[in-house]
Amino acid sequence: MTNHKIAQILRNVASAYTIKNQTKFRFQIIAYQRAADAIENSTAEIKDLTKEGKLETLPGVGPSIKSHLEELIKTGGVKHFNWVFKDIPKSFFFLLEIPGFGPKTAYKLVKEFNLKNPDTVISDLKKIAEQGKIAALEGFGDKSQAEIVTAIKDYESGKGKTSRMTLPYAYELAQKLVDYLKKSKDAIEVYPLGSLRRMVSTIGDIDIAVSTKNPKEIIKHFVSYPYKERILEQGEATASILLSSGRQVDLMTQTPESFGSLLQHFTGSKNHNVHLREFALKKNFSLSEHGIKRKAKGGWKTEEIATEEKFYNILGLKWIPPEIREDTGEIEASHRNKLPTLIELNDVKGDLHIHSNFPIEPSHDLGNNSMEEMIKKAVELRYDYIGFSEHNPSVSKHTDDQIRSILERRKEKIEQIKSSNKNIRVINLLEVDILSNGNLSISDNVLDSFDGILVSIHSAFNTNKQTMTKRILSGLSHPKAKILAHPTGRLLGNRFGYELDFEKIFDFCKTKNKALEINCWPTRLDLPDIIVREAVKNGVKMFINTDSHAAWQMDLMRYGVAVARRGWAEKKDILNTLSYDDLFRWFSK
DNA sequence: GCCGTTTTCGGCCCGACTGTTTTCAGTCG
Repeated sequence: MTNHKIAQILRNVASAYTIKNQTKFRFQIIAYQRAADAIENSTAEIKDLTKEGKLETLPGVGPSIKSHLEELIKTGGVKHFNWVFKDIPKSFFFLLEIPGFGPKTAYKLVKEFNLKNPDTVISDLKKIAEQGKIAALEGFGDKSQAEIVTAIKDYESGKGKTSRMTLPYAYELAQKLVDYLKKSKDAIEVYPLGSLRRMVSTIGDIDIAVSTKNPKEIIKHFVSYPYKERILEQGEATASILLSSGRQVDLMTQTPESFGSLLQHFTGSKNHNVHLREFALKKNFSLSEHGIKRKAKGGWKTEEIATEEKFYNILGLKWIPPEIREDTGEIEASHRNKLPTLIELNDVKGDLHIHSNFPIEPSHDLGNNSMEEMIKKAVELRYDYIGFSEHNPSVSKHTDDQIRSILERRKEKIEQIKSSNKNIRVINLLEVDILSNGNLSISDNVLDSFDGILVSIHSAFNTNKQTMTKRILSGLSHPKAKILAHPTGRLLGNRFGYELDFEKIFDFCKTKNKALEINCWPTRLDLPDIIVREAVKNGVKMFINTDSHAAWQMDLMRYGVAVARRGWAEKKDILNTLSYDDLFRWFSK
């Protein structure tokens, strides 16, 4: 059962409570919604957290929801939920999937028109709306009836259900909108915020904030964006549009004097903001995107906040980096002045997962650029060192002697490159497959000439946790094996990673001087941020590598750094922040 | 149902927008 599915079930519980008795269950409704948010946003699978007994680490999951989740994972159902869902037609929950339908609207329509069939409820309702039968109901009218038809049509055509974007894609999309908005003379500052600013590994929709003294003009300009499909909302200070691609873009405006409050509000996460506002309330402050209200004699007094730093400082907090605003302890850490000094892109001194086009005749893909071209790019990035780590030569197509001969030629090439490039150090590495039996795909004796090797899984993913963990530890135990590349094997939007016993892997890395990779490839971003955080807590060292197959891809480093930051990693946790000499010493250990 | 500068009891974020309404309910983020 996926996190998305589990979150949906919890939201259904909240919706069912709303129908049963909104007043009586008011706080249960909030609690279930909050837990659903946390589960939807969690990069760890609930299934795994349940097995590991770590469900309580999710904000909003307490003893009661925890035991319900355990029951759900174990048996596929929950007795208590069945009681909450009793007497509510299944079709009700199907209607909730349509944007704009909340529990009140959905239930009223299901009851009024006796829509009991979950398979046809949506098309049935569309017909009823098209026949003009809804406008007559109390609380509805012509406009809401037309909106129902539009929403269902959007839903049926798959709009809004498009899968989440990779970070670079979302960045490009946001940049186009930022450039467009900046064309308005009334735009003072324009920033993409929301999950994009927090650098979440996948992005749902685009949020943009504009600082302006003339919000009306900005809104007018925004809703005239040439690539919009239609306007979803348009008010005095905010607006939303749907792009032809099915992506939603939300815009918020604020005056320059209060822009700090908007930056804070619109960056989120939602759970971070809720927690921050509860924290503030106890200090007699009330927070919003407009500023900070202070309890004073004769009511509340609002103060405008121009910068985000000031916003946090007034609450007695240090500014919190956007990447860790997920309500996982950052507010408490800030309050105790115990925030981590997160690693920065500038701390990175080299990239050790680089595939050049050297004709190594590999089992997997070869790079597109020469070693010289990759080095040129590394120099541009002001790196101190670069590590070449092509895949090992294909084993099925070569004899041992042929492999040895290819690798010798490659070593000569690297030696030649070393002597002609004095301004950057070159490290001789190789990416080697770990076979399903735990052996490395090429034999021991040819590995001696390398400074180190990266090991990784590229086949036989479908195996259980114990077997895969054993397989990986077996591969990593080779004395030259120093880095486990893209450790979970996940491909975002495509396949889940294989399950691993990370406690064992962490132990092994620490005692045997091995490291885990944070792979920057946009659909990998592997290790996932939540596991990075566990690694940091356990004192396990990591590399951030781009896995570049072309020179331009070395720019993807910032996405891996973002993953590290989201995992609360500091410079000391990441080995490719070391000087060349220190790094080489680590490789020799 | 969750959770903690003080609180293991007694609180629980805040506001924009829309549509159907003469003052508000529902939804969303």
